[in-house]
Amino acid sequence: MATGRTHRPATRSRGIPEATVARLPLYLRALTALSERSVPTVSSEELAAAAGVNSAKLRKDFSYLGSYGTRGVGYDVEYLVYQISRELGLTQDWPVVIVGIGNLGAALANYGGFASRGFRVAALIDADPAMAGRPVAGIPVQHTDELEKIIEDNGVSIGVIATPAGAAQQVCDRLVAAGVTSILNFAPTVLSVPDGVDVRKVDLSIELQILAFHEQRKAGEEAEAAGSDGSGPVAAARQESAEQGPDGDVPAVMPA
Amino acid sequence: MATGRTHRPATRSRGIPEATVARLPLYLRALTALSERSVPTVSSEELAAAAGVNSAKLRKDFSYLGSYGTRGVGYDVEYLVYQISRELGLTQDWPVVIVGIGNLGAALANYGGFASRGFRVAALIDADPAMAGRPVAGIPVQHTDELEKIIEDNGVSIGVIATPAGAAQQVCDRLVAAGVTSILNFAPTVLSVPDGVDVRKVDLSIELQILAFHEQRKAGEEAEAAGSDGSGPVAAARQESAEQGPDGDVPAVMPA
DNA sequence: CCATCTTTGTGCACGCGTTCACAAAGACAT
DNA sequence: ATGTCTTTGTGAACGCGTGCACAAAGATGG
Repeated sequence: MATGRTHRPATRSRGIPEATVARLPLYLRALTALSERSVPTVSSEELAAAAGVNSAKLRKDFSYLGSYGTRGVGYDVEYLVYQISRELGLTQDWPVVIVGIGNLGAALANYGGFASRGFRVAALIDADPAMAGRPVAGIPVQHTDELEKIIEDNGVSIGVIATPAGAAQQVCDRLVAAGVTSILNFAPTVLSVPDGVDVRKVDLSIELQILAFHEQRKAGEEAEAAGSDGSGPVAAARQESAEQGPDGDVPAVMPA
Repeated sequence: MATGRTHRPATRSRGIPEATVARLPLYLRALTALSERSVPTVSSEELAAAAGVNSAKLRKDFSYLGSYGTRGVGYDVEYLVYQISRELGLTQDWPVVIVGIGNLGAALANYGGFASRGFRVAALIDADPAMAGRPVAGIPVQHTDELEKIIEDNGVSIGVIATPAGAAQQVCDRLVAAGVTSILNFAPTVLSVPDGVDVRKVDLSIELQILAFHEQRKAGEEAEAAGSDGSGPVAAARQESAEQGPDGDVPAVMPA
């Protein structure tokens, strides 16, 4: 998983553990695929394999939602799709705004995954006046000045931030002030929000760095197993890469 | 954090807990910002606030790297930047390939966060012959047929998959066969890989669904606290959103 | 109606991660 | 040199998440 988490710690929402909630979309995806192939029932073992998790974990996850399985048979695919959808709140319509229509914001606007499953892109917002009115993914971009009005008129409670890092906190504050209570943040910054507001973070740079760590470790172990020179390949340079460019800003939108 | 995780469970790599590794990039970012402002030292309390974590946790995290602090003073910013960079393997060059140059792939190619910190986009690969040769972010797109050769010639060990879901596993298999051992997956699928290969997942759709869950819960609690009508606002429809389009495919690349 | 077989639901134990709280260590002033 | 004050580094307790292993439940066949 490539993601950070800025959540109220350990809030077992209505008895459903956070870890379980995070897996429900995974199960739902696998179940939807089965549903399309008209598979009527599925065992915990099969479904777990499809979702890439342990079958006992899956059964325990489902037990938090209630007892929807039949012993000796398995789970009814259609019924489970419905139950999970309902639990996740996907049976209702969620208007979403995307702020910051640079490369990434535009890609998100075009992303099919948003449209499906109850999420609807209600508006695209950018600080660049030149962008205003220009359609992206068939939706005209609106100027930041309209942000509050857009949020209120459309009853938006979920906002996506795809601005450069410098603008993210400002945008976040305005979104929250206007009534947004859930934020998906793609900007490489730590956002601070009042209690009651959820923030989830997607940070490409961080994911790569984590991979690099493990990659380096693999290379080190390998060399150690082979040559076994005390210093290993991790001797490299000493104090030479101190300075580095500013943090990877998202494409370009809004003045900081 | 918006990210899934497909990791070998609880592998404490060289004594450094996985949870700590995931926070190191966060600390590094905060430290880099301090470094640019020429701040010489920082206390665990200050740095923890900047990174949005508990100060005790931060100190324990650093203790896994060694004792780099001075009691009564704090941590030397420059030194810590260097130590963390080295630990994460960012003092060396990591060539990366991006496979699937649709909207998302193109946005990733343009993303500044890749270029900084030792990551270099070595090649862009797409299955569409019409894309071949066309430059994206200044780099010419190459055809999938060249994949193996590109990986080997450039010594690539990290691959980014931004193809539609249907093509992801195939691409993954080819990357792994060619020598890639770390994968960042943006396609909405569970990838299966042999032992020794790390996969990190970034799934926009899943992040939104998790937000929706909490959003729904907030709305439910609110209504319960106010009106307290047994059914609440979560009565809605019953069994009507069973069918749904196929899963949100990433833009478009490669035939499935 | 009974026996057998499959699969769920869960009690239990274990380990990781987080946090508190404090002793040790060093800076700094006198 | 000594005392005070700040801040680190960590011991210990707690809670969450995971996975094993098994009993209960129900289907299925005779």
